[in-house]
Amino acid sequence: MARVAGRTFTREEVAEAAWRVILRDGLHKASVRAIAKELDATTGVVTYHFKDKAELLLFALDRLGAAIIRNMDASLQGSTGLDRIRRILATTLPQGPREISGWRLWISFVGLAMSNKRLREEHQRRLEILNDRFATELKALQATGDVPADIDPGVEADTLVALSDGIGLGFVLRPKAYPPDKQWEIVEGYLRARLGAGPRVSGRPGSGRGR
Amino acid sequence: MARVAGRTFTREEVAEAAWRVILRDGLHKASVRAIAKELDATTGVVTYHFKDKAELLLFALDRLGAAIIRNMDASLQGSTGLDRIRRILATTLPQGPREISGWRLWISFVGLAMSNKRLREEHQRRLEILNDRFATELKALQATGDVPADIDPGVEADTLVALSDGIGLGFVLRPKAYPPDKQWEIVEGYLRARLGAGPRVSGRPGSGRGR
DNA sequence: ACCTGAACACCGTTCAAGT
DNA sequence: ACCTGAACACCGTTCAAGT
Repeated sequence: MARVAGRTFTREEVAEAAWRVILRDGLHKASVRAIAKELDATTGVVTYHFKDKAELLLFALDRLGAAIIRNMDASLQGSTGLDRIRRILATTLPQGPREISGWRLWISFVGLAMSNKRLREEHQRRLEILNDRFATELKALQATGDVPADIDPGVEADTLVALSDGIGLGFVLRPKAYPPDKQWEIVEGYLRARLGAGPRVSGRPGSGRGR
Repeated sequence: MARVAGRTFTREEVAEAAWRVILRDGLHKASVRAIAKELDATTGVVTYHFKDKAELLLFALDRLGAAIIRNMDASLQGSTGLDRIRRILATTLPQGPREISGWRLWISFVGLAMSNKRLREEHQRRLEILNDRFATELKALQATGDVPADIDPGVEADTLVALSDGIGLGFVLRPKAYPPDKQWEIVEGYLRARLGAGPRVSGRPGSGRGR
């Protein structure tokens, strides 16, 4: 049978189709056939671009992670002091539709990562990058005296990562229990108690970036 | 063909076989056939006891949740004051082999829960129970003046749940980043800063229970 | 280069048949 | 009551064949 539509697809388009199927029907319904159908093509599109399904999923997760890091770094532009930590949290926490979709996808993959080394390494990479960002900011804040000198930036960064991951996981499972304002209440409570952070200076972080 | 072994199986045995396969090979390898093979039986054993695979997984997750709650409540025996919160955390955090296996199983299921309502409800139930326990303890501590009166027990309980879930998730993905002593450092740092908790009175909680 | 469409071993589900 | 073993539609993978 001749190819009618004639159009070709990129790896990115295949990965994005996979995202859509996963978000709509769940990871276990995201078969190669279903992803191909989402693209209005046959399975050959997928098998041509990826050597197997594992590689497709890895690529899809990698793209997701890269997008998250990009958003995070972009949100830091023009921000200073403790607000930088709030900005990082604003892109990490499940606040807007984009972050929520990101969390749903991330959590969809995490079970598979338990038995897939490369998928797990991709998850680790995101956690390490997030941890690095927090630790870097905390050290800078200690240098300027905005954060107590006796706290351990490493432990504190691990705490912030755990807290945001716990909120992300909690939101995905129980959205009602972690509405956006309660997410901030939890995070601000921590920053205040642990880092001696004062009130926010200019509303919710990220509000100027068109979320 | 006549049945040779002749033995029968309970739903619990099937669920435990599923746990073993999931922990060993991952959830996506835990086929009905693989679980039956783990029991040295045919798929009929599984299909007789469960109407479909979803029900088997739900039962397996339900048993896991019940075991976690049992361990938690048992660890509270003979404990008072802020140590009760530490005891709850001790059974929640991935400290011993049992808790680690529990976390691995729990996280294996969480991706599936995204697209399975009943599985998600089971996850929600565990989170709600954990939240209730924390909130109850915090209110009691406020009544005795051991915890500041101006904190919100609900928000604080949600924070503790998020923190322990974040550590559990972080451990499963990056065990090296969350060794047992760092888990305690994070948690104690929080209790101290936020709840004004003093040092622990008698070593690591749960140490007298034979972990 | 990029894709079609079929073949193959596997999966979950269903169910008649055994004991 | 409890299980066997086969049938069926589906899955991921592979690959010859098309353009």
